[in-house]
Amino acid sequence: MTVSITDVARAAGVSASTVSRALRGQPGVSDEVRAQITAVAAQLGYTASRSASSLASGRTYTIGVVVPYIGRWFFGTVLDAAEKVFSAAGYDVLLYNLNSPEARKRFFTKLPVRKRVDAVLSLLIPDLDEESALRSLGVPLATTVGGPRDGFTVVGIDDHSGATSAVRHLVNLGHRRIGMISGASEPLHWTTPIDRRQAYLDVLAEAGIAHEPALEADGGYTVDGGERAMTELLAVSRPPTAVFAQSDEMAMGALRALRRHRLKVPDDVSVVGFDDHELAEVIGLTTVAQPVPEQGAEAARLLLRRLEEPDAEPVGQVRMPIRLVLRETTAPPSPHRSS
Amino acid sequence: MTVSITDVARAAGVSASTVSRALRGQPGVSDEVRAQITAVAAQLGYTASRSASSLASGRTYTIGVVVPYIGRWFFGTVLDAAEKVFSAAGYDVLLYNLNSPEARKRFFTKLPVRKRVDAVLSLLIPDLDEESALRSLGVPLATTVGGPRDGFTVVGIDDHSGATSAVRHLVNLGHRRIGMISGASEPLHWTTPIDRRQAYLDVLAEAGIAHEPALEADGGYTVDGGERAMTELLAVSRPPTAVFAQSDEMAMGALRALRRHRLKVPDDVSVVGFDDHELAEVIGLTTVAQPVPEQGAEAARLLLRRLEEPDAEPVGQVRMPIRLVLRETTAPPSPHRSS
DNA sequence: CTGTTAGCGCGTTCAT
DNA sequence: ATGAACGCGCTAACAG
Repeated sequence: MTVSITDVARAAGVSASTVSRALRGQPGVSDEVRAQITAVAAQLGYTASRSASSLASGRTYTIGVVVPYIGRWFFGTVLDAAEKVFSAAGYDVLLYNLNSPEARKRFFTKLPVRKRVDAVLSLLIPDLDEESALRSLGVPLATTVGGPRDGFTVVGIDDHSGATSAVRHLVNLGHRRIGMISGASEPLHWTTPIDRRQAYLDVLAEAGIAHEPALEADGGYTVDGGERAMTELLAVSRPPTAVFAQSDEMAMGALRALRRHRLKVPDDVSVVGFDDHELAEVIGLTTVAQPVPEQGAEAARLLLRRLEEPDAEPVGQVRMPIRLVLRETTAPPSPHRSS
Repeated sequence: MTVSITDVARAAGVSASTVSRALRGQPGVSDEVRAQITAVAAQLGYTASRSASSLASGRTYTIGVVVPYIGRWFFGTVLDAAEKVFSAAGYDVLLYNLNSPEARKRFFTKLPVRKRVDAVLSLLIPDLDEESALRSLGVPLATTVGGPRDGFTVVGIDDHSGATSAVRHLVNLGHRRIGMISGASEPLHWTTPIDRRQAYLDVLAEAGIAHEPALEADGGYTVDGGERAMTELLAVSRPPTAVFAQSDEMAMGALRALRRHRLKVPDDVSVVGFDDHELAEVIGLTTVAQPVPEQGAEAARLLLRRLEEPDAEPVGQVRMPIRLVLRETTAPPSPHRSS
């Protein structure tokens, strides 16, 4: 039925070991024999069984990638870029989509990647237990978000400085009542929302603006959540004239809420997002751009390097550049609304 | 180092086969022995090596999923839903992201899934050669787009009727000059753009409107392409008063082009999309909604059923319902512009 | 109900 | 440069 290495060996008139060596480009095979074997293998449509070869060699040539939710643009884009790097290097990708607490728990207790992968790239932030579960795999690890963590190569951005530039932009335009839509509800070990919030607080303080807790609302990193959060912010006694959303998706939700309230953007309310989502430009959203595919690609490359050069000192953390992109959702506050 | 089945067997004072049987829930093991083995295995942190077990059993408990481009919302969403079904059933997902001609070619010539998966779900439309390459794997196959194909379970929508409702909507509003932004440039075996275009032609004919080739433009299924296509359509001598975009992403590009031309939507030009993209509602885009995650989940379920009941007659094709969602980008043509 | 015996298909010695 | 023998960790068939 399926053609095995001995079939090729027989057809080529050599031994199985020679076929193995020839096909993997190892030395110790004469050029003519190698060419012959390659031809026979191609003709028979032979592919080595990954199961058998990894059982024999210990190498799986497979990378486990853990994602919190593929459907979200950010993760899809990172994954896309990372997969490209892995597959170009001859590695397969085993995908684990942990978008529910059950899926997440099942993954970390059963650890189906054990003995199945050469390395793990996690796009979700593991908590302390999950972190040590991953470490117990004994393979190189990488993450694309959050702060530095033991044993992991972390590729990310400087959230604080990104958020700083967003909020400062609003301050510079003359806004004094600046709201924030955050996404802090989730795991505690995720520093991103914390850093971005801290930047918000820091810029307000630096501008001499008193912080009002009522101007903060949680949008849970979704469009719908952003809409709800904006609605909340519009319900306070003196609503903000500008809003910093910690993600573009929440910013888009905010825009929808504003439209429903018949408020003009940016005339009545300015909005800044974070990410530079693929559709941010379509909408004309001012935002903080981060290099999303680049982060995935870089994390993948660093992981592969750790596999290829096990003895080299692993890279602990990489910070990618961010930049503010000015578009059409921010403007100075209109005179009759500013304080 | 890593704990194997014999370690567990020794620690539990039984043979390896008993451990194997006990852990896989097979009959022929007394309850007490099974409980004992389970406990020992848990304590040792034992997980069976997938490589070894699939080599021995022939089953891999892995599904290969082929995607043209994960970053695109549609595919990300389908994949998300499918993965959920697979992992809940105890299957792992091997992901192949074929977003470049080279990646695609490499995949279909080397077929890295050979002997590695129990089934394949392809979200891209294979051409005839690719189709037979997949069939040569000898495993159940499924697709989530396109027409029926031999040996594949196809889960999709009725593209013709979806597009019909979109174009008819424009006709009913009173439009006579209706443009189309298509995405036909890619593989020939993909029936979606063909069906949607045919519907466009049919509705025009049925309404007694002459077809003008100049009112069709290619948007390549991307936002940028949609923008270029719309720009082309605006450059013809008598531009359309309404446009049917074959995907929401192209419709969004069209909206951007219209805004750059200072044209009002829907006052000057109406736009209908196709898909009901996550952000379509944010933008207020009128569109044809298709059940995206449902298609992925259903395809996954049908594939698993074929694995579990190999003798049952496989389902050939499933058509999911579509519906027109009216929002804010369509309206009757304004008097001074309509013909 | 349990243990023994054989492979699954390859990579890897060690000879030659 | 090539082949023979062994083992990776597990499951399956056969005994008992």
